[in-house]
Amino acid sequence: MGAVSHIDRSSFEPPYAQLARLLRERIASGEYRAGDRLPSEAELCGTYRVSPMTVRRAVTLLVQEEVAITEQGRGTFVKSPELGAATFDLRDLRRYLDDAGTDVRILEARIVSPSLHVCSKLAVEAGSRVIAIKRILSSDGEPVFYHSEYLVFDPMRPLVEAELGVTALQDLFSGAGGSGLKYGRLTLHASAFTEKEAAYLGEQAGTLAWVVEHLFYDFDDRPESWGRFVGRADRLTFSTTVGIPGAGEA
Amino acid sequence: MGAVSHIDRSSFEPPYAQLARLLRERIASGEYRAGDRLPSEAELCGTYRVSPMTVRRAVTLLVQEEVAITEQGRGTFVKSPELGAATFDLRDLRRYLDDAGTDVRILEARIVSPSLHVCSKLAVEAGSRVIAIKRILSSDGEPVFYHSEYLVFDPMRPLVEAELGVTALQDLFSGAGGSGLKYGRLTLHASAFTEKEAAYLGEQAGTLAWVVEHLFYDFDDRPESWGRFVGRADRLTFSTTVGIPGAGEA
DNA sequence: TAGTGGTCTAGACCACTTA
DNA sequence: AAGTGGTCTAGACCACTAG
Repeated sequence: MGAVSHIDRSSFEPPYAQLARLLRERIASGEYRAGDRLPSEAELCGTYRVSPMTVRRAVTLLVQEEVAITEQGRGTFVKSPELGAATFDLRDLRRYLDDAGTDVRILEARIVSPSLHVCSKLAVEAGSRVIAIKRILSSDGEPVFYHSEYLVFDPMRPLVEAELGVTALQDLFSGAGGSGLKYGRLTLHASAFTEKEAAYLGEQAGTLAWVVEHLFYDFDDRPESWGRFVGRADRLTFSTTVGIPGAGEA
Repeated sequence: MGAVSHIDRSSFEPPYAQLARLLRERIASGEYRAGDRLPSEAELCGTYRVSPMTVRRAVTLLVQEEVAITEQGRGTFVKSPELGAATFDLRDLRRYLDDAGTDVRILEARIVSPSLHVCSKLAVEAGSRVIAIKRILSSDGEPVFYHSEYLVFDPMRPLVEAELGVTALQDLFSGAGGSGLKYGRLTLHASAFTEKEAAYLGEQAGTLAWVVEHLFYDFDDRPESWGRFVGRADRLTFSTTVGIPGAGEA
């Protein structure tokens, strides 16, 4: 014990990041346990010879990572990793799109009269017209996901070829697509393939599946597009970590 | 058009938060669309009469919310809402625990010889002993989740009554439980009830289910506990929003 | 009252992008 | 060269907590 690591002013890693990492390491080593108070910001300023703003920034990082929690007037305390803090993202779904071996086959892309269900999702009249796009996403030749999407028909913005390939799906993920969109709501639930979906994917109806549903709105809060990804449950597992980021890796 | 809103110095809402909100509103109104450049930080300083650090803090907030993105040397740009940015949390699962009508029944809590599967998860010898706890979580009298957990047996830390009730599960979620834990890994996947699980929950085997699996490690990177929640899929839907936080809410 | 985090000021220098 | 964000300084005042 004794000598603390110092901030390396010539490093490419900025001081605030170095300090955050050093504190993370001291927590990961068990020097500070859950509930322990970390040194005060003033102390850290003195110990590591940095300004208050720099210390504050490092501490803020730890708080955002849910590694620590600050309490005004009391101090900064170490948190224990908690299940409730976990968040899952769609990176595993996205991975299929970025994969070189992935291709997208359009099953259907045309203007249709929407079903009552689609009408209610898109908040359009029963007699109106919407664009229906249905795709099969294959990875190395094997069908993996079925994607079905309905767009409010806008005669001013014709359906172009570019909106139908892999890129259109990638844009859905990376946002490059719709500059007319304000926000989206997503749901994830477990389900089973319908007859139709199963047939498209070469599976059996009733096979376990998950469904990612997405509904995007325009700047007038009107639904603009509604769609869903359906895929075999065993092809997609969501994973995440709680506690110190990067702890226990390799 | 014309007059910008000003920062209210006497408000309870601090200037950086007010500025972030004002910018969010200007984006939500469509004044700035996806891809547009926001005013430079220097401009914002002048417009709203605040210091660079305050502007910076507001912009950082928008970046963290994935509403904007900063590019050094170029400016700050509005992002469109993207599917790939979505994250799902366990608040819907957690809700059951915080609910007043929830109770936990212990089916089993004893020291057992672990199965090979549990041995591999906890990285213990086949002949060793682990603590097995199995619970049924009921909401308003109706069984909802089955929870099965295995803890590495430590003779120094006897199993106490307090670890077996609702509180133990709440602690698992809120972290109050293990100050000896460094990090945890979680997975979420769709599955179906086994015969045993189905029997406990009064369901049929094969019914669609969610499984949340959790594996926690101690400060020596040794697995400390492994467990899983299993619940009917239609009782748990994950939802989230992308784009401007709070947009489109009631 | 002393110590803590929460916020803010009014600059500075740097790295990067664009023209 | 001019403009942008990225980082940092060395303070300040405030609100809150605890002894």
